[in-house]
Amino acid sequence: MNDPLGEIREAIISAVKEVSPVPIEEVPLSRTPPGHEGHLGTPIGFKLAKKLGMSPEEVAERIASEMKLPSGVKRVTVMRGFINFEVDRDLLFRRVLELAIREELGRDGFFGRVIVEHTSANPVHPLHVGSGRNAVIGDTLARMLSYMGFDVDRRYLVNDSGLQMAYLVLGSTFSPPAPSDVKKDHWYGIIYASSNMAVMLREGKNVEEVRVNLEKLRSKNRELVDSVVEGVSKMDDPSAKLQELIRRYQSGDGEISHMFRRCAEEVLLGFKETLSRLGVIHDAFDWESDLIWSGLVRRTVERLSRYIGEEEGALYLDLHKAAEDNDVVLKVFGFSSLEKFKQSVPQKFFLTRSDGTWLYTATDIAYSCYKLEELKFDRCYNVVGAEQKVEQNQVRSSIALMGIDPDRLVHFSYEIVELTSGRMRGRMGTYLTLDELVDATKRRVEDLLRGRGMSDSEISEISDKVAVGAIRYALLAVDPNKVVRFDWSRVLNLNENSGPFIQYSYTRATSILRKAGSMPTSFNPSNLEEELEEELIFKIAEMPSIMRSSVDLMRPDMLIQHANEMALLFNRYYEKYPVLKAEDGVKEARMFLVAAFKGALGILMDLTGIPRLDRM
RNA sequence: GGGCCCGUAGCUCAGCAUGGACCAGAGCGACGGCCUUCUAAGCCGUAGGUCGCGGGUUCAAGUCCCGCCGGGCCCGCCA
Repeated sequence: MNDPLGEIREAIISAVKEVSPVPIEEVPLSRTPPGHEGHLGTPIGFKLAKKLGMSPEEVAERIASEMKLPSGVKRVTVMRGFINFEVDRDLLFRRVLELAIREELGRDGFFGRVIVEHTSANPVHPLHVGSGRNAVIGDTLARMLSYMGFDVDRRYLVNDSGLQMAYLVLGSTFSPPAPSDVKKDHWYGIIYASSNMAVMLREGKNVEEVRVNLEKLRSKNRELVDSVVEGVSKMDDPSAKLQELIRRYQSGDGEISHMFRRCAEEVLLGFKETLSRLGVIHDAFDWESDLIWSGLVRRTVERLSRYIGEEEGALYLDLHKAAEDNDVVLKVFGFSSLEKFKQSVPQKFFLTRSDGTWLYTATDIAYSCYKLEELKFDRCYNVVGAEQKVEQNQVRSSIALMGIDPDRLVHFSYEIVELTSGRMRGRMGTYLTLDELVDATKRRVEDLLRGRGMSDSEISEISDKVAVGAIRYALLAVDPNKVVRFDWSRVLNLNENSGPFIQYSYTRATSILRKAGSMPTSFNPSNLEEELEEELIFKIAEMPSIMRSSVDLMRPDMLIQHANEMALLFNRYYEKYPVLKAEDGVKEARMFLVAAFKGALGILMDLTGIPRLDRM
């Protein structure tokens, strides 16, 4: 890996091997605080002191004396339990800057083939801000893996064979034809919510809430809402009709298939348009119905027949029974005792309904086999909401029972985005769409840009990029394990700690280099004497290890955090030290630093999908 | 009832993976400064914290362990 600090880590690891019987895998390596010797330090002595029965100082001394001096390091000193490294500025700085300028920092060779399955929203209503979080997290993960040397396929599972789609198809039979100028995902979203709420009303569920939300929905398109609600409420038994639709679709009924596919395809077209606005693309769309029609789902489930039971015609998988036979199930769920497992995990999950139609978990198991066995990918990341953790583990258990290593299927879990008005619900039509978010953000940026002497087309182009940067930043900046409470003022914040702040910093670097005309051919790192310069270089040098952690811990927000810190440092540097007006020698060195910063930040922007731009 | 996640300035969040250089950091908001000098979407400064509470482990705990409290999610023939 192109990691300028990698050699130091390696040196510590191999020195530890000489001293300690237990090897270590990871080394904490951080900047020494002001007033201490050296540039980088590791508290390794403290870590091993107890294990080795020595004092921290003694451990550190012994490791330090065993260590082969890594290139790029001038001196190794021991301070209590810390081992500190004084780097060879000339060598290390040059290495860091060159890697950054070439934009190779953290890049690596071929590791294997992986799938990132993300977004995969049911094609029944427009993508909302929550789906947006999924999309940008998945897309960022894919970008990171690809940069780090994996062959990545971005796939979308189209859930077109379930109850949600049936609601949409049912509703659409009562809908007037869609005007050609409306975006179909938005159109169908109204139908879907109307259809759902009409059924809820008939069944007397959540009546008050439904009335309120139905009224709100009417403000979008009264005629459409009313015709769907009226049509559904006049039916004898809408639930039976929904069941019938699913049954006929899954069995491949021609007329019904046409209806399902047409709705789903039109909605997906809208999805693709929305996603492409945010720079999100997929390599493949896999249809749940194709998995069913091809017989793959049936064949896959047959492989689990030992653990399958039946209840009123519905098939289920007995996980407790499976766990008794094979403790891989326990491992998947993270339990060590069978007893505790049985207490905490539901005994069974259903694969089919009583009428024989497949449920999502069954198709998902088949899809997992398809990805790992037929397409032969080494690993598959499923970017799926945290609330589906149990389902994901059911799937992982199932493939494990078929002899597939469950660790090849990774649940990349993320939490929901909540509006101030509460949780978004597609079936109630209470969501903020991604399109609305992009539009509003773009308008906000355009307002800011007017009166700066730019052409309309320039304003439009820049505001597109800034809006995307702002949105992707806002959705990525929070630990995926945390619920995001959506806040307009935060997304529309174009100041520090935002996408535009990163972009602004990038344009400043670009601007310096543009004004300079051409890059000097060489520079002398010893002309980079300022504390801020050193800080910035180390911040850049840390990028490869941040990238690794970000992938390993499934924390794309770490990239955002790092980009923000880099921009913060660069802006301070920019204000304090002139580049083009610096004296000879210093000027060239600073230009290299600026170019390196631009390259390094550019890498992080590419990875997080915050668009690069030269002017703003 | 069981399982998982979250709890750090008024607000939004980092820091917890790998305990150590942290007398706890950003941003927003508030207040006060800085545009004849590479883009002020910026920079500098001030104010603001019993790291939910209580135990424990440790030379050392925001970080690890246990218990509790508060919030969220899951425990569907939904996805």
